Amino acid sequence: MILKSQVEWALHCCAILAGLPEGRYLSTKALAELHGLPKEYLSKALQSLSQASLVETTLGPSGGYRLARAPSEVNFLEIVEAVEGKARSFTCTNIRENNPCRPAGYCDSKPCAVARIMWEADEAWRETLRRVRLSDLVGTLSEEVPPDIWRDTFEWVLKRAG
Amino acid sequence: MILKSQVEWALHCCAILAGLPEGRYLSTKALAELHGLPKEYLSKALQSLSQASLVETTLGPSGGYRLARAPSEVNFLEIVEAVEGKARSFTCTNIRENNPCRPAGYCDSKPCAVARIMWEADEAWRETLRRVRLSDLVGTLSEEVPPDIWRDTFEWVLKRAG
DNA sequence: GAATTAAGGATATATGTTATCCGCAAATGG
DNA sequence: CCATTTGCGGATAACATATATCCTTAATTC
Repeated sequence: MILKSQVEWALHCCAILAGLPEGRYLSTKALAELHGLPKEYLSKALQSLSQASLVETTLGPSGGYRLARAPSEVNFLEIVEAVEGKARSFTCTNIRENNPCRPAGYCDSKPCAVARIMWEADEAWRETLRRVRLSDLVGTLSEEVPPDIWRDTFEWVLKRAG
Repeated sequence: MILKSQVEWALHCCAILAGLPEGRYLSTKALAELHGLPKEYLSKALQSLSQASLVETTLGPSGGYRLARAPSEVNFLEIVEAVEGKARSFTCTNIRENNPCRPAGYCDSKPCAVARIMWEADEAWRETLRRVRLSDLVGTLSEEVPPDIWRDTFEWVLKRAG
């Protein structure tokens, strides 16, 4: 059970977009170069963010992506689910129905007890991600990334932002 | 990010083994029939439980599996990790290192901030599973499964338990 | 009008899951 | 001792998904 690498990419890209000045866009090309990622494939992850309305796009030179909302209004789960999908990690195939001792046509009143527990854990995972805002990540990064690297990176970004 | 179906199988099998009288064993064949699962492949899940020392085995006719510990001493996470592995669902590939603005050879003091958040969610998932004991599942099942089905099932099981 | 961009379809490759089959060694019961 | 049954592990195949690339189209900029 491993998350797509696009999840990691999307989160890092959102962190960069969060630092972009109002009204400016950053292209797939720039985001791919900055993170050392395959441009064409990263594009798929960004398209997922676009379909989830987390980012806005514009075409042409100086076009690209920007956040659709303030970083404090975007949480981790939204980004993760945009790329990974909203399906639960545990899928119940109702194998209890195969029990030869069950009367034919018997109908369960509740979902399987095993599934309920697994889904509870899944929800705990989601709730943790829901509680973390994109602005929290940016705050942590601005504290931990050495100031000169932080500055150079955004100079680099601004040079490429339309 | 979807768990192996073997996780579901292992949990249901452990629930059955938990109801087995002291000192008796239940074979792969019986567990596969009871749940309507492919015997050969279910065997792999049971082997995982065996390697994790969650179950004990014995060979020959009337052989099979039994729990290595009391159901109250086994939690969900142990079973899940036995078949799914202990690897975290999020793998950090450290794409921040590809940042062209980083000085060559610069070394990070902490793991990536993105990874730390994703790992925190992963831990919340694990902690939820860690808190649920196998005996809790059996308790829920004994309340929810209709008494006649419950009784018939364990009669069926005992007829096949060595 | 030329260049650049996002979007999406088609396709190829790699990896992982699901599933089956086989041989081996251990245990059972006759 | 012998036939049967069992768990175990290796080998292999079928299938699904993730990863990656290429191409066309339409919109936008300069």
